Amino acid sequence: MSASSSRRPGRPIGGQLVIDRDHVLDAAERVIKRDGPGASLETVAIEAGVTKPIVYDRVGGRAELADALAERLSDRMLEATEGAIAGETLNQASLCRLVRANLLSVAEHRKLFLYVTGGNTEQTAIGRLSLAERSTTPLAKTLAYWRKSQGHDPKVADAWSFAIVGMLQMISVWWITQPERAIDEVASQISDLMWNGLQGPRK
Amino acid sequence: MSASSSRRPGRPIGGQLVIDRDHVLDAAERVIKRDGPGASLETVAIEAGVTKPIVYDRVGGRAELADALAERLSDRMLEATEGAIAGETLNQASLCRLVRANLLSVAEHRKLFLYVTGGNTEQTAIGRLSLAERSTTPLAKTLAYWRKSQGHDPKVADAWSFAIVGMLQMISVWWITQPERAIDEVASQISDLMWNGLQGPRK
DNA sequence: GGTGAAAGTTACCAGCAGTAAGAAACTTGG
DNA sequence: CCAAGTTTCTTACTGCTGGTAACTTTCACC
Repeated sequence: MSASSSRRPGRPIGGQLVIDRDHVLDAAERVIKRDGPGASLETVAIEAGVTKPIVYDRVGGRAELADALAERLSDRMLEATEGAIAGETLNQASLCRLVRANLLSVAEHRKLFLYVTGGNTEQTAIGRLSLAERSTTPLAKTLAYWRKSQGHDPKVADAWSFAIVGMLQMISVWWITQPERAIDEVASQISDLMWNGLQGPRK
Repeated sequence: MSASSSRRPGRPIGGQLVIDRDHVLDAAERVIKRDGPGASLETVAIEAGVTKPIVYDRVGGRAELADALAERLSDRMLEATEGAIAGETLNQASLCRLVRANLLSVAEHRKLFLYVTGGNTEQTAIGRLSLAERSTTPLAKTLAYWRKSQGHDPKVADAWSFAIVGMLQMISVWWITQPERAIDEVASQISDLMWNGLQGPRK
């Protein structure tokens, strides 16, 4: 699949080769899926059939790569989890399906998830937050709306959405290292905790 | 503070220099506090007044260093948070103080926290989990006991404690990047979510 | 056809984790 | 008292990675 060093230097011969940003990101995902997190940019470049400077031109350095992959992953996970509740109104059962879908999604993209949430050197915090934010922003909106509709203060939505995303992330990385743990049990337990928490105080 | 390259090779002249494991770890903390996460082992060695192989002899490689620092940090944070509730019975107010103490503790050890939770290359997941586990293990015990005393199923304790730790970690890293956010408000909101979640379903 | 922009690759640098080999002091056996 | 071995450290290296400068080839336009 990966072009060896057959290509000569200089501009390629027929127009431009269509190795755009998305091709590089696809290659990066394949490499991470194969080699695990800690995959090098060099390897990504080889897998994409180009050389390192192209990767830098298309997506940027390691931090930007992680950010771009985070965007893709969070989009995919949002889609999966939204499909799980399927427009249904928020209740405990749908919440449980959401948590379950989240766990399955993480398991499916296991190494990519670890690459994205894990360490890119230096400003890991920014990276992790930027991934989280892509999930929290819509979640916060939903939460605020829902809280208002229940006659509660919607101001908690920001903090709560980060808390929920953090909870899900930690549970995910915990669960994927505990293969014997039944997914339905974990999903049910976590959705219990979340649902009761979201409900607010028993009057 | 850091010994320059004045020391000659070979065994030092009066017995052995007392640069034990704890001295190296202390130096590592100083370096991380100064240079941020991503501090190199070389720098740690210089700060400790020794050279790299000594660091490898005393604490091991980068993963082991992160692990050792995680142990120290989690011990310190446990102490701080336990001091916040001070043996009082678990209720919403004490829970709020606990969250608040957690936030303050993270802010105090800001960069060390980022170093420990953030990226050491490769097996970040293991590292993060091992830090989390040092918090979840006692927490799970407390939770199980508390649930039983309330007549509920204590089986949820494992999953819930990981969820809570994940929630706290994410909220912490979010909060320390949002300096304008009032700590008391965040702590109150999060403890609300947690407390109501822990309480279980309104009958 | 010549000139500049476009699109690549090669070749390099600096920094880091981790390790092998060597040097000085202390210890022990004869 | 001295030689061999042990301890304790430094120097010097390897291999790899992120990132960049410089060079090479083709295209497009006048």
